[in-house]
Amino acid sequence: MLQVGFIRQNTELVRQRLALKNFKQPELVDELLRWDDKRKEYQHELDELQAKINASSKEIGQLMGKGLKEEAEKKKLDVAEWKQQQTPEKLTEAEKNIEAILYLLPNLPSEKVPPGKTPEENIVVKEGGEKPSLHAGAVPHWDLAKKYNLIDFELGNKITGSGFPVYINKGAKLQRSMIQYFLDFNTAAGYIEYLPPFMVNEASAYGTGQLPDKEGQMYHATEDNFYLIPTAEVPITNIYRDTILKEAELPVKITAYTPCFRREAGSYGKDVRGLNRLHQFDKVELVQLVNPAQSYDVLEEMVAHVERLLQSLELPYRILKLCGGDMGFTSALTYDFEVYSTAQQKWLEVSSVSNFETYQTNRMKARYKDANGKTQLLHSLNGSSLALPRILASVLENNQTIDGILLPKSLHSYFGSDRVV
RNA sequence: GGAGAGAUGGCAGAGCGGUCGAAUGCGGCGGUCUUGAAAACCGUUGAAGCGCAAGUUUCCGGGGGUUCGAAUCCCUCUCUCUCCGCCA
Repeated sequence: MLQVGFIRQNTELVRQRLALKNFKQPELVDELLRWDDKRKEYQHELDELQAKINASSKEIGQLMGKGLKEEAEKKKLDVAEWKQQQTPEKLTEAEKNIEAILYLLPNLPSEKVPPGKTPEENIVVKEGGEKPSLHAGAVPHWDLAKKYNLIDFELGNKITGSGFPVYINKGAKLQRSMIQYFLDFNTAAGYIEYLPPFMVNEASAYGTGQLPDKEGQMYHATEDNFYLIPTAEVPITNIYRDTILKEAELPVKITAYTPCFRREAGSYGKDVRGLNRLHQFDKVELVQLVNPAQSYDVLEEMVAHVERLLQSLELPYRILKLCGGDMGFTSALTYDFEVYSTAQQKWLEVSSVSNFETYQTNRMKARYKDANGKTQLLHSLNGSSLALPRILASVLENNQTIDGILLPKSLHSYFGSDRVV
């Protein structure tokens, strides 16, 4: 979350940036500062009172030690009176209100973020790869999946519900092959592989910003108060919650494969066909924790990394820089990657790479000691490399032939063949 | 799931309800010594809020309570360990 001190010193800037993100409650900024003023005032009052009480308590102890019981009793009366004056409730109220507002304020978009409110206003930064020209009668992946028995959506409906596909035979193997390939690709670039828990506690969900903003979007195991992770970002970024790193330990680079679970409440009907939108899907994620001075260079580096991975899959892709209104709550700058699904004739988002600056690390208290020995917040970044279902969909669709499905070279050795079927 | 033990500073580990933000050891940092290193010795070494500063407040797993005063007593939650049961 944002830091009150920063908001106080850069109030106008904060207002402008929130507007760029299409934030609807700008009055919260003033409200926050008012509560912070009160907080300081109450804190000061309480400190002084408490100092008096502490001093007297010490004296009482000494008087008792000398056997001066009556004087001690007198002091006790003083203390009792001061305690009446204490109003810690007011301080607690101010602190609670400050926290509540901070949770409502999204991250500020960086100065590089283009203005805009809708996805149409995102900027296409780059296009690459070639859209294949498919044979007449080319079909979407859900038809291919059925024809070659790669994925069974109906079976998933039976076992669990819609949005939980069952991968079968070559379909299952291709999924596994790609996970393996993506992880190898990432570790070759210096990322350390982790296999984290797929459920997290409340503190972790708050740490990366899923709570309270996306409460209804996660599956919640209420008995134990655990959440199924919507992305590996949550468990692996939280590895460094409440941690102070040495500067020499930076940058921290982590990659992890996990399934991801999303309720996708409210998104029924549209774009949910086949693998386009699921409640459970596989993803390989990248996370970096870095020195703030380098975070935007690192962001570009991560974008380049994901781009190379897409290129190696020989898919037509484009890179978007998201406008203020389309960015996530916690992000300061986001690039989205989309691949072109030729059979569906539309772009599918397969990766999102973001710099969160200190928004997550402030919540998580993920810090480092700088050259002067001062403790500072790190910058956190993450990106998908990659989300599996839509990659699988476009690999199937873009490589279909009349009598089978071919594979890009990079997957041959992983899959053990140059074609799916 | 049942029974018991525990949670203290980077780690280990003390701590009669008052002078404890906390002994001691290790580790870290600085220094003396040394050609250099090791050893030895000396010093230093948690976090956060307010304040120009002096200073002051808070933090001994989380929350609540008793008390003039709590790391120390009580309640509660969470977690860890040991034994038993169950089990991949």
